[in-house]
Amino acid sequence: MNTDLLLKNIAKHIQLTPTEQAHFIALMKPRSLKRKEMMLQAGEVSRHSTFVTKGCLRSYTLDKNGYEHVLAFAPPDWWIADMYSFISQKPGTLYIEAMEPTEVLLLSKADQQQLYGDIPKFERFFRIIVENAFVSSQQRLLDNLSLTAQERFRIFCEKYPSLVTSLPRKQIASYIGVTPEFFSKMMKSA
Amino acid sequence: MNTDLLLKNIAKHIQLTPTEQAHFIALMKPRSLKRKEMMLQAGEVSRHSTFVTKGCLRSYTLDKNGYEHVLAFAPPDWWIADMYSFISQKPGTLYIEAMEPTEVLLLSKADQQQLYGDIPKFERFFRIIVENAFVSSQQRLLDNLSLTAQERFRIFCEKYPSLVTSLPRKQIASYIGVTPEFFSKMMKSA
DNA sequence: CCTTTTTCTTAACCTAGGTTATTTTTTCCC
DNA sequence: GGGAAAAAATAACCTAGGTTAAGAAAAAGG
Repeated sequence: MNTDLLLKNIAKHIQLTPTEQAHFIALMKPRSLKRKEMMLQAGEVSRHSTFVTKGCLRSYTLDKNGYEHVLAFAPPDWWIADMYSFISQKPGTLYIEAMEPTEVLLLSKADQQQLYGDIPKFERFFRIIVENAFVSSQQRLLDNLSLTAQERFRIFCEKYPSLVTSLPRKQIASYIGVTPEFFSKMMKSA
Repeated sequence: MNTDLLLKNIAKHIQLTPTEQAHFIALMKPRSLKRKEMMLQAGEVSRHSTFVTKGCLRSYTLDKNGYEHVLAFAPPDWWIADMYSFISQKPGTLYIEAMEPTEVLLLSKADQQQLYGDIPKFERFFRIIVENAFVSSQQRLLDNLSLTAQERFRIFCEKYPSLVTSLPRKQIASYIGVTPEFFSKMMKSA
């Protein structure tokens, strides 16, 4: 169970005592996923915050024509959830799937809430995490409104250099909002 | 100074004692804006969280062709900021403008930080606010990736019924991601 | 190492939405 | 209330990106 990565991730924003670290780590439950294994399906309630230690997850929706739209990738050192479902505890709309053999650490909703009360620093930690996620989401929205597919791809390359080489192109195409066919056309002419 | 609306906004997520309420209210500075007056320009540092009590603000960017892209509307009872600039205290990319005579209450970055330490409930409050904003932003992103302009407009109407009638159509067009000309064409055929 | 599945490419054709330009309507504000 | 400014409508034409279909290349996984 790779808790080093997790503790370093936390230490970027808050400082924990050894006791607090131990208490926190005791709450995290490890899980391994095979390639293509689903962590969460649309219609289910998201009951955990998920921290990735190895491999890669992706979250996506299915539209009414059955096409997938990638919302997020989660390589090691990232947190992921169906945030809507997690905070409301109602059935969500996202699928979360392992793109390769993946290892995660899970924190249950109940334990996370408890942690907020017991150690307020964790409320700060997750506030900061969500603030950053919100800023990224807004920036991506503006990029989708104002840039061409070509430019969005360039930004993707800058932001996730390691994913560009390791992920199937069709997944990147979906993330930046074009079809694999158009993505292919675009790559030829650039 | 309309602090009732603000206190009710806060009370949706946390419970404050009368003393805490008074302490908090003392930190809020009122400001009035005329129609078209700018609260924030791209390149400036966003130094406050802004709560709208009357009128309406909008945030937008300018792209390299000089076109505006509306990121958010803030009618009464909403919080708004250039979140990137506010959390990093670096120059931002957003313009925030009053669409009509508007009244706001400002909370400085320093006071907000102080408040997190003094009354941890406020850290909870802003965590929850940002979580909800993040969920909305992600949903809007997915809508932009998977729906037609027509469908995005329908969703806008459901979500902001009061804005549909009060805002200029070109602003709504910008928010849903189309030109005013196309918006006009779309409205004729529907 | 071989078979199955998935991914990638190509190409012809199509469409949602953009661009440019002009006119009409509405709103602002003195 | 009236002149200026902003918003809205219309129309002809344009293009980024989508669709369909089919074959080629690459991985996955036994």
